[in-house]
Amino acid sequence: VTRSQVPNIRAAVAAGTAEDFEGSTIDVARRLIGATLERVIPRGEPDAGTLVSGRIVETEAYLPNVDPACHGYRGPTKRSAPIFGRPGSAYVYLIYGMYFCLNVVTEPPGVGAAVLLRAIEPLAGLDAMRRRRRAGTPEARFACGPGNLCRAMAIDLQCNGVDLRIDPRLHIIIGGASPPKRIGVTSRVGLSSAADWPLRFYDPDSHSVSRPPPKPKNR
DNA sequence: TATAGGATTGCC
DNA sequence: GCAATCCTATAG
Repeated sequence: VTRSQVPNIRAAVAAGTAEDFEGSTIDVARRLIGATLERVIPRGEPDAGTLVSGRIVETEAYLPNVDPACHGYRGPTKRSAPIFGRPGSAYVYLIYGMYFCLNVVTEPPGVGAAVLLRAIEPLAGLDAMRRRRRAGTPEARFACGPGNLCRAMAIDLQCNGVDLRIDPRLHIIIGGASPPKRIGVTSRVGLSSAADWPLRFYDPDSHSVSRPPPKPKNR
C-alpha cells in the first residue's frame, strides 16, 4: 500500500463498500439489485461534468470456470482480460459493433467471472440521460437494457478496469441504497449456450427492467 | 488472413 | 422478422 492509496482506501471503508464485491458471483449479482450506480459524464461529451445516477434493477451472473457463456470461459483474451482483474473493477466490451456492456468483475484476481448490469432506474442527471437517448423515450426506459444503460450514462471502453468501489467517475454504492422487496430470477437474455441457467436477477416492482422474463423454449 | 457470429436494439 | 455495424475469436 502506497501513501497515495490511503485516501481511497479510507473512502472505500467509510462508504462501507470495501467488502461488498467479495463472495460468490451469484451473491454479488443479487446484492447489486437496489444498489446505486453513479457516473460523471466525462470531458468532451455533452453535459460533461454532470452526475448521472440510477438504482440498479437488473443483473446477470457470469460464473467462473463452468459457464460457457462467460467471456472468461476459455482464458484471457485481448477483449476479456479485464474480467480476470480485481473484484469490484469494471469490464466493458463492445457488442454488435454498436453498444457497450458494463460488467462488475467478481471472484479473486486471475479468475474470470462478472456480473452484467442490465438496467437502472434513473435517479439523477435525467436531462443528461434524456439527451443521449432517442427523442420521446420515457424516463423509465432511459437505461433499460445493457446497451441503453451504457448509452444513457456515456460508458465506453475508457471505463475498462476502473475500480467501481472508489472511482468518482464511475462508482457503485451497495450499502444503504433501496433494497428490493423481492428478487425475481429467470434465465439470462440472448444466449445460445447455457441458455436456461437461472442467473438473471431483477426487481419485479421496477418499471425499468429491460424485458419480461425469457419464455422457456419448447421441450 | 478469412469468416462466422455476438451478454443488443429498434424499426419494418 | 430483420438490419445495423464492427470487433473478436477461431479456424485455415
